[in-house]
This record gives sequence, structure tokens and C-alpha cells, in this order.
Amino acid sequence: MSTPKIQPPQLPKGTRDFYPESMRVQNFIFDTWRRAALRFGYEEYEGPMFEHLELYTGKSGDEIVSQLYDFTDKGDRRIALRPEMTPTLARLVIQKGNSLKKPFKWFSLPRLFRYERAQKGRLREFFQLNLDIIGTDSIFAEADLLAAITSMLFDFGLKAEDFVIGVSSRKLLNTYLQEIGTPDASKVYPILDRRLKIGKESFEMELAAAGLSKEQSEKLDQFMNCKSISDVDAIIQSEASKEALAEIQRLFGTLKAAGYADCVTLDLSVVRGLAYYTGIVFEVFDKGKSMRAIAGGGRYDSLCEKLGGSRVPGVGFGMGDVVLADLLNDHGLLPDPKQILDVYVASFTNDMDQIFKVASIFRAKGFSVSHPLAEAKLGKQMEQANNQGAKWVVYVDGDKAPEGQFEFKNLATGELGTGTPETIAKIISQ
RNA sequence: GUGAGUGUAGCUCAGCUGGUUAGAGUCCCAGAUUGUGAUUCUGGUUGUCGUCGGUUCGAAUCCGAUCACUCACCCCA
Repeated sequence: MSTPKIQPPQLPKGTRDFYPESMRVQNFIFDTWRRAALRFGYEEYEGPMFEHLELYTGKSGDEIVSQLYDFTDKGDRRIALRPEMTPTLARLVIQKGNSLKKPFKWFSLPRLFRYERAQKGRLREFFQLNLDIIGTDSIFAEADLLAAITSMLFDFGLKAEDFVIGVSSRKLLNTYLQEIGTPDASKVYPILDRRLKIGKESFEMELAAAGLSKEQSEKLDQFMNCKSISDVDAIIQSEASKEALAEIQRLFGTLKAAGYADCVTLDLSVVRGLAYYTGIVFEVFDKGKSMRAIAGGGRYDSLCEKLGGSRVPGVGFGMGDVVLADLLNDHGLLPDPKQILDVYVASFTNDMDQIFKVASIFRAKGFSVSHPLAEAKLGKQMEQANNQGAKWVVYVDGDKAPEGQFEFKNLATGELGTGTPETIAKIISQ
């Protein structure tokens, strides 16, 4: 007899709903990102949310498949929901080939998907700001990106003491590894990445497993301990290493001139997991106790080549919305999620036609306007005005107002007045 | 993939070592208030106590399994 109760629909693991309150916060992040990117002269682009699986496996090997959403479509094509934006960007660049004027600066706010276990700061669906500069080998491209990051974080209300950008160089690491005669550098990178996490003993053991002698391992440890450019300079020998270091020095010099010296530091422990980085790599850290990475990126001069195009140098970074929102929340920098409205149009007599008419007048003046959607007592209308965050109420049929004028009320102060739409508009705008 | 913690109203949670009809606050709805909201007061709705099974005269409470969520590890584009 009784209908079996069905399971209520559930939110998929690692995803979020954006009710209006969260959407307002989300849009604050998007708006701030977009404003900063545009201010630095980056142009926005977009791509599809899914790509051919090979676009990702080609770059990072098959292991990546376990960490992304993939499926076979009805045309028997292997498809993956995009887990990152850079391969799509590379595809765009390759497709247009030489017709793109270089260098150029692009940005995007992609929605990304990764099939992994959700935890703090990591979800299965999230957004990420991407800024990239394509078509130049110049270190000043890096300088531009780091300046943009810093300026953007300031926009969010963060202070120089809240975060730091750790800068390292794959080129420098590579030349130094050659200098000390490392057999297989690609095996060493992941170990360097974990160095601080695993401790000195495991570090040495893993390096030994990668084929390094005790002497090489010690040299490397000493190198990684360098805290400044002069520390590194004292250790390195080869011309190639000196060159790579000079590049970092040039970058820091420019950032200092631009007023961002406090925000960047040499940090050789920044390695980045990705194989495609070729030069400068960097990560932005929250200086709070968690030391989370808020953003990361670097130079990838051979990515386009690896994907079948010609060599096009590029440098870029990504900044996820999840960790950023957490961080801003910790600092109390997220906006009030409540709705805000300029005007609520009310009526004593439930004159709906007049309500719609007056609402149009104020909307035409550029205000956000709401009003009752059904007949309701005035008290109810006022409550609605309040709940919708209206700053002003305009009464369409107040008998204290002369012909052609309206009574209005400031909801914050309770002050009442009368005036024509023009004078009311002027008062509201102040 | 591994480990730990938590599941009671839309939300935050209480419910001691098993014992009537499962509670509070908040939110929401209505009224006090038929020409003026945010305060206050009054009343009201909301639950397979995550799910399934076991122990028991009796389970939100104890046990097992399972699912979900959270956190950490692995990984991190």
C-alpha cells in the first residue's frame, strides 16, 4: 500500500552546492581574480570542460588516469573531464600556430575535476585561476606573474606578512645535479620535493636508492639548505649553474624595484611535482601555521613540443578557490554573504500595477529593485524588504506625498521623506 | 589505496553507566501589529536518532557490519 520511500538525492562526493550566500562569496573571489588579471593586461579565454584523454596521458603518463574522471563516449572516444588547464591552453596555442602574436598574456577561471579523496582544501570539483604568458623566454615574464599574484592577494586584503612566494629553479637544480654527477635527475625531483617532510634519514636513503653516493647526497643536502643567493653562489661551480642563479637574481632585483621584495624568497625546496617544468618554479605559501600552498606554477618551455607542436616557451601558475577561500575566511576577509538591494517598492493598498511601474522607474536609474510578488500587509512587505537587504523603501501610494512624488524610508536610520524619483535617486546615490 | 574520528529537526547541538510519548537553541510559519521592518512576547511545523542486523523484557544509548561525512597519510596538475 504505502509507497516505498526513495533515498533523497545526495551531493556527490567532493562537490559543493552554491546557495546564494556561498555564490556571493564565490563571485567575490572570481571578481577579484578577474579584476587583477585584467589590470595586468591578461586576456580571458575558455576551453571545453572535457578533452581527449590523450591530452593528459601524453604529458604525464598513464598513471594520471587513476586521478581523473574519464569515460568512453558514444563514438568510442576516450574522454576526460579536465583536471588542469595548461594542456588545453597548449592545445589552443598549437592550433593557432604562428598566427598568434607573441608574447601574449592570457587568463582563465576554469572549473576542474580530479578523482581523488576529498579533504581540507582539496575537492573533486573546484575552480582555479590560471595566468599564463606564452611566447617569451624572458625572465620578466616570471616577474610579471609574481607581481600579478602579489597585487591580487593584496586586493583580497592579505598583507605582505600573511604569505610568501617561494622561488626556485628547475634549471638551477638540474645544472647542479649534473655538476655533482647525478645519474637520473628525474628520479631525484620527487625526493627533493618531499625532503622536509620525510626528514634527513629517509632523504638520504631515498637518494641512495636513486643511485646517488653518500658524497653526492651530502652535497645535495647542503645545496638544499641554502637560504640565499649568496649561499648558493658559494657552492655552485659550473658556468651553467651560475647562469641559472643569475636569472633568479635578476628576477628578485626587478621585483624589489617594483616594491614586492618582502613577498618573495629563495626556497630551493620548491620543486613541483610536474615533469614539464623547465625553469623557474614557485609556490605561494600561507604564512600561518598551516603553511598551505595557495598557488603554484613555473616555466614550461617544452610543453607544446611534447604535445606535438613546435617549441613555444611559456610560464604560468594556478590558484585554487578552495584553499584561497579557507585562507581568506581565517583572516576574516570574506564578504558578508547577505543579499543587498538598493530599493524595495512597497504599497499600502497592494496596488501591484503601480508597484511594477515604480520599480521600472528606479531600475532604469540603475538601482537594484525588489517588491512584493503577492498582496501582503505592509508589515509583511517591510519584513521582506529587510530580509532582502534593501537599503531604501519607496512607497507608491503614501498619502503624505504630493502628486508626482513618493514617500520613502531609509531602513538603516528609519528616516522618512518624500520626493520625486529624481530627488530620491540623488539621495540614494549619496 | 591506508588509518583515525563523527553521524540525533533545515542548521548548531544536549540526551549520564540501556527504562514512558526523543529535547534545547536557532531557522522557518502564523499572530500580538488592518499606514510602516530589524527588538520583544505568544503559538505552531519539522525527526525511520545514517542504514541493516545482533544482544535485551526494553536500544538514540551496548555489539557487528555497511554507507556517508570530516581529518590525516599516499598523491598533488
